[in-house]
Amino acid sequence: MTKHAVKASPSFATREKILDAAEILFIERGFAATSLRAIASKAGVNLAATNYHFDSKNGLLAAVFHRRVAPINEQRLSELKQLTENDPNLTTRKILEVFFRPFMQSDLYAAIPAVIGWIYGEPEAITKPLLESEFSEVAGVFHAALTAVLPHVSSKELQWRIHFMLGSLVHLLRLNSPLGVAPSRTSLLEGLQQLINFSIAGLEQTNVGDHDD
Amino acid sequence: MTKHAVKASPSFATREKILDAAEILFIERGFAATSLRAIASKAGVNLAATNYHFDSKNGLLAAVFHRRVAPINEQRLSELKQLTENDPNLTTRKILEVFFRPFMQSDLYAAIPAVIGWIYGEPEAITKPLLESEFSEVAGVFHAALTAVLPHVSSKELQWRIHFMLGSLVHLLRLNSPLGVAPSRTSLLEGLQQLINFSIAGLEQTNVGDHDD
DNA sequence: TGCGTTTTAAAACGTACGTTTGATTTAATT
DNA sequence: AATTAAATCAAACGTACGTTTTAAAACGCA
Repeated sequence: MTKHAVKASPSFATREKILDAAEILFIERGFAATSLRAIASKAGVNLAATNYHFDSKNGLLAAVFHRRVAPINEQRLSELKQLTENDPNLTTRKILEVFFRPFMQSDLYAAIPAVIGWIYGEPEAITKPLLESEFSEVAGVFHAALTAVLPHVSSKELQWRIHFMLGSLVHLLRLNSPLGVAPSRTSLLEGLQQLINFSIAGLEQTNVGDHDD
Repeated sequence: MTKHAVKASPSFATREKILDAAEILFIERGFAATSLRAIASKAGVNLAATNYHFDSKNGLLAAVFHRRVAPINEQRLSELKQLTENDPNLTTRKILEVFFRPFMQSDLYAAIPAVIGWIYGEPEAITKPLLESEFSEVAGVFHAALTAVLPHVSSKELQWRIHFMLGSLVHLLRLNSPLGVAPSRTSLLEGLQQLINFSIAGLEQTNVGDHDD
């Protein structure tokens, strides 16, 4: 397969090197504890290049996050659309598999799990605008899809259950987060399978008669 | 009820004021982004008092965390011991209720949810030793108790499910975390009830026949 | 080749940080 | 009341931070 020679702007390589270095250090140390000097040093570029390409440290943060999150959300939206349009009998499992699939294909997006896990650890003042702008659309669409397959669950109840599912996901991604230290790919895949089963049980809650004493 | 007049050491009030201020600021801004100057200022004490009483910023971190976590773990251990010794037919629900009870009584320990939620957001390099020293005993005891009521679930499977339950808990606590901005107590209680049901379903997974297509 | 723009580079800007010092005040003990 | 220890204080330590400045180099295009 002959790749189109990407007509890289001369600065493209520098931009990417900064993003790669920043991503790793943010995950390892957190945003506030990571200096632009450490990033520039790890990237092998001049310190001033960080502000030249991203305006500020916060601009770099947004770029690091967006680079990883945008493609997985596009994939999720397109796959879910195809599913709801073509599959006559949806299930909770099918919807969840679409939602979690980007994390299972992370040979394509190797750093995604770590980035997602990391950003959820940062203080609200930093994450709130980012999470809102990146995830609000996906959140709405998947909530609607799950409502369709769980019509007997109230909207409020469903919100709680989705909230717990997301918490489990973030916890799983954080467990596998140390990027430079080889995130165990197999344990992530195993965890995602476990998480799907755990989440289906929690979302549907077909248990009965547990409340005896 | 006549309180015994606590013969407070002269520095006791200062220590507590520092812990209170640090706790709030750590939760709001994170550890790295919070300066000792901001803490001293909010506490109304001299800057040098922070290092005098806690040796270093890391020492203060450990003290903030330990102050909240130690009593809830003592309570959990003692209640679980009483339960396993006296109740002939344990259930998953009873065990989880003991585990989550400290968060439901947080009129006693008002800041606990926010502190737990906050610490799980910090980078591993900071949290790892703290979590290990504070939680390892409780983790082992509750894992054993759940093994007893779920004998058909393998130890590895159970570890995953407990992991997801803890992730859901942390996510819930973080949702309610902004301490100074009045954490909604009722929504926390409601969330904990939802979490118990979600976790029971996930731990037991009595669902069947979901895997059709 | 030459010109205008984009990108890199070195150095310094002012500010804020965690920590330490040494003197002073407060409390407890004799 | 005298002596010792504990606690507070103002001030400064050296270091590291995000950002800006100014100039040189690399590039795209005529």
